[in-house]
Amino acid sequence: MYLLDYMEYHFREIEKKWQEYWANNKTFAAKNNSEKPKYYVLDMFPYPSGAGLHVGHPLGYIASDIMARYKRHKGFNVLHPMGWDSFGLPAEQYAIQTGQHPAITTKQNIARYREQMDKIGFSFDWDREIKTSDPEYYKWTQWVFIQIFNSWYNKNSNKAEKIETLIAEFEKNGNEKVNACCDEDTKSFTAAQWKSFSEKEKSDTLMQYRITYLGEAYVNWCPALGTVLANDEVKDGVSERGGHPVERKLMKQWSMRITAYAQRLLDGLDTIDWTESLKESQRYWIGRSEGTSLKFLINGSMLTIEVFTTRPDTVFGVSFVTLAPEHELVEKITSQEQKAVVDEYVTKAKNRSERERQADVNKVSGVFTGAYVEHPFTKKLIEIWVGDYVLAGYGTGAVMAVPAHDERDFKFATHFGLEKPQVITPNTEHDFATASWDEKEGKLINSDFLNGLDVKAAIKKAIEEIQNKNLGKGKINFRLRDAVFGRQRYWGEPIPIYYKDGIPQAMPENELPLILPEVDKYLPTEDGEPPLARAKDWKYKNQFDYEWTTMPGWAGSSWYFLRYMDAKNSGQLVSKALADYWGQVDLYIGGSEHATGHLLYVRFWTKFLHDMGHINVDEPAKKLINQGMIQGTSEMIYRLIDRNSNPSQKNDTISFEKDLILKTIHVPSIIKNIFISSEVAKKITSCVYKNAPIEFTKNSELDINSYTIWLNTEDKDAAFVCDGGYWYKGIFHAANNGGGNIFRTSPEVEKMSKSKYNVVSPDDICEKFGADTLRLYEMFLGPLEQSKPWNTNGITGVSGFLKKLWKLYHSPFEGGQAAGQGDVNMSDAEPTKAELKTLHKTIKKITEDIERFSFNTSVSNFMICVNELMDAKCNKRAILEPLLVLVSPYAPHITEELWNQLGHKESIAFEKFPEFNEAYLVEDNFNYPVSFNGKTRFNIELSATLSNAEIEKMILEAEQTKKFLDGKQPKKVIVVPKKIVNIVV
RNA sequence: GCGGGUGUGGCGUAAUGGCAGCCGCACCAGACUUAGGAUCUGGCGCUGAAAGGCGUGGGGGUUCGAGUCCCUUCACCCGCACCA
Repeated sequence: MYLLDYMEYHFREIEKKWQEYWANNKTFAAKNNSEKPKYYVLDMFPYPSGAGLHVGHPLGYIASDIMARYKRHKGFNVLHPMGWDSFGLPAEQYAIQTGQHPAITTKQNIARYREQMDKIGFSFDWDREIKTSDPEYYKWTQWVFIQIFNSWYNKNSNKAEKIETLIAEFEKNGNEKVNACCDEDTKSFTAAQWKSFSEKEKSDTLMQYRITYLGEAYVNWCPALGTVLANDEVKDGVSERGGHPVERKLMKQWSMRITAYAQRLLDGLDTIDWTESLKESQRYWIGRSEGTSLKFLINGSMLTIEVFTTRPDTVFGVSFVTLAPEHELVEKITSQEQKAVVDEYVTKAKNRSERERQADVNKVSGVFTGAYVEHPFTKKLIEIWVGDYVLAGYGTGAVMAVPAHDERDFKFATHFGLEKPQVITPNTEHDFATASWDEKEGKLINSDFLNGLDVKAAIKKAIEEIQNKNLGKGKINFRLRDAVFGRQRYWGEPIPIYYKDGIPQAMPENELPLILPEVDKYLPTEDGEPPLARAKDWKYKNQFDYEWTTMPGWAGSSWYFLRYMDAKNSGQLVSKALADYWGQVDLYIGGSEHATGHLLYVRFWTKFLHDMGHINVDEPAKKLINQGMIQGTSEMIYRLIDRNSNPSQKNDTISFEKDLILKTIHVPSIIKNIFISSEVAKKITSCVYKNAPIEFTKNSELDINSYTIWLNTEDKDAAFVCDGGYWYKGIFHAANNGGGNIFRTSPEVEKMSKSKYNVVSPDDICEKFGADTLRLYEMFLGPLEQSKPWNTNGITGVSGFLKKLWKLYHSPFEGGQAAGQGDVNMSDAEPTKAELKTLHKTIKKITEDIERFSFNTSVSNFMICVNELMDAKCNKRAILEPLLVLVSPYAPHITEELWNQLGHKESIAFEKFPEFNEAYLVEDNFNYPVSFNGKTRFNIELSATLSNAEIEKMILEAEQTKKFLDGKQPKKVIVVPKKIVNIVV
């Protein structure tokens, strides 16, 4: 036993040793000055939750770490940092419940995450660690806010500019010539008027132009959380975190004019290598549509209703106009007779929660206002309706309804019996009685000057006419809304604004950070003000109230990739030199759930900072990969609901059919709680199931004893029915008609979560198999992007591979001798041709695999390589040293140890990655598969140097060929050198 | 409904248009062992005694040759959803 000890692979000691070595030597600290080319690989910012990491979290981190380590071997100066998105709702909710300051729980959670990450052996540069809740960090988040506050978007230069340039223009020319992204209701004024404005008026006017502004907007208000939420934080009408109902509410809020960047956010997508689905999500979210505005004069009034339409070609098919319930004209135009119904409808529609509204998408509702507009071309009178299918926030909040050519208008018209004039003849059969024709194809009819044109030409012509007659103009609309930025919460960055005479003022930059004050409770005040209103004596210069809302979770993460470049700079967000050196993130890895939140905001802020000249790049990440989600495998346990309610389970028995035989198990009726093994439960109707903790099951077999101990008191007195009897208090009572005593649970794939008792922690895997095994195994599970359930069934294969790798270096193969320390056994002899071929084949594959992020196939290739070298009893240093470098990005601990044992003093981390040499793969012969009509029949070994004609000749002369030709003449012979020969008969 | 993706052994998966199923798990047989959740050897798509036949969700096409390309259809997963 002792003699064999050198063969043992003691991963616990090895991993601890090298993790300490890397930390003590700062092995992975990125250099800010380097001759080497740079490579920046970043993981999406984790939020340190109280639950700790589960095995799904490291998947992306392992992939990015492999990339980081690989690039170091390839001679790059690698930036691979990690930090914490540490402001956020969960810590605050916990604080509200327990009174514990969120800073304390956050600190504990970060420590736990850090500890877990350290065990996996990531090559992060921890000197650059950042936390968004750290004043040293959020000072710069506040600084960016002030930059955005002090900017306006100039459509002429198509970028953000300093607000001073706008003020100068106002002083010179008023706003007549200003072409800016600003509020819709901005009034025009002259230079003289501007100069006569009061402070307040000037502030209010500028507010309509600032890129972050205080404005009234419909927001997603979540009463349960007591805060507003961004659109991407609302899913199916409820809050993404916690699932609380959300309603629309008009509130004064700090917002970000992200809509100014809509077109650039759209265009930028074509310049970055992100997944198509992610780009599509963003394109859809931005939602660009080209169309025209069109004014309808309200009959008997000077007012007009402006609509936005992408189908001006259908203007002669308009049969009514619909306003959103929130539309400001509704109140003004409603007739006396209709007032009561309209008021009722509007009130009801406004009060409906987002969820109700979404649930009723297919229910048609609306009311007639009693008012009419004139058709702009025919002058015919058209009814004005109110309908909640028209959204207040999109376009103008009003539509011209063309029931024959718009599905939604069709439904509305059908429901209320309104006319559906057809103006397009489709190019295929279509029944206008049952559905609208929405396709942009066909010929125009009944449309005056548009008659005979096809749709595309008609759209063009209609816009021309509308513009000629001054009825409206061509316009591009975006679905993207400005992002609400203020949160009525405590645990976030304070917004660096104070109010002087009701006028919001940005704090001077040199007074930042504005520290988050202490409060007595993390709840709103009695008056409904945000928690920060509770802070005692918290006033700017002791006299001016600060802004009481805080920034949303996405503020800190919208620019963090820049801070890692220069994490300790106290004078600047990032120095220009370092921002230029590190540039873009080369590889960004994270979950697809950030598609329309973080990933849109970070692009927005990056473009803004670029406009202001702080950085040179205008997209944060060149390449982005979404790692798949690792789901959990839950184990469900069945329980009999009420044994007396089911006729078949009476008289102390449980009966079910198995293999066509009715089986009966007697369980005394004194036992009330009965669990049923899954295969039995499936044959009984009266069962419910719940999650059993997975640690009590193995291959879906339940450890009844451990589970019983874990159960609460009442359930401890339970019977566990198997198909051959039942367990009760540790004793098995066999039924007399055979069957087994194994109690099974039923596996089910679902999200990994504490409440489902299916969480697997990486710590457990590291403890049992080691970090290198965890790393390899997570990669081995399948392609990185694919979602998959966690399942440890295959882990022994990977752990066996590492043992075998270890053994390869320690086996006393012939010709070897002790080398370096440990018991490695090496030979300096020339490697054989076969050994070199194995090595170079592997170099080629691994290089290709990493370059295309195919980490799962690498693991297979390592296995093949080690199997071959083991069979060859290879102990050549010239083979085994490069092999370690190949494996080291994947399994860094074992390779460091072996590298060290081979006598090297330095870490393996910066060893040159082996170069592939084609020469070693060249073979003298090739074993040609010979196929007939595409079907392989036999193989024949031929010299690799033969010409196609020679190959064809030799194949046709071969004995087997004659057999398969069976006397027939070959029509054609296809020879693909070193691939295949195909004979067509 | 729209958008994106995935369908290959018992399972996870692999295959620049060129011998489908590499590698691993599970399983079967054997060796070494007091023992095996250790290690090693061999087998393992389905069917068939064998020769062979059949096989990448279904149907069609391009090609000497298709898991791979094209069309069509079905199923499942993810995202979005009254955006005029």
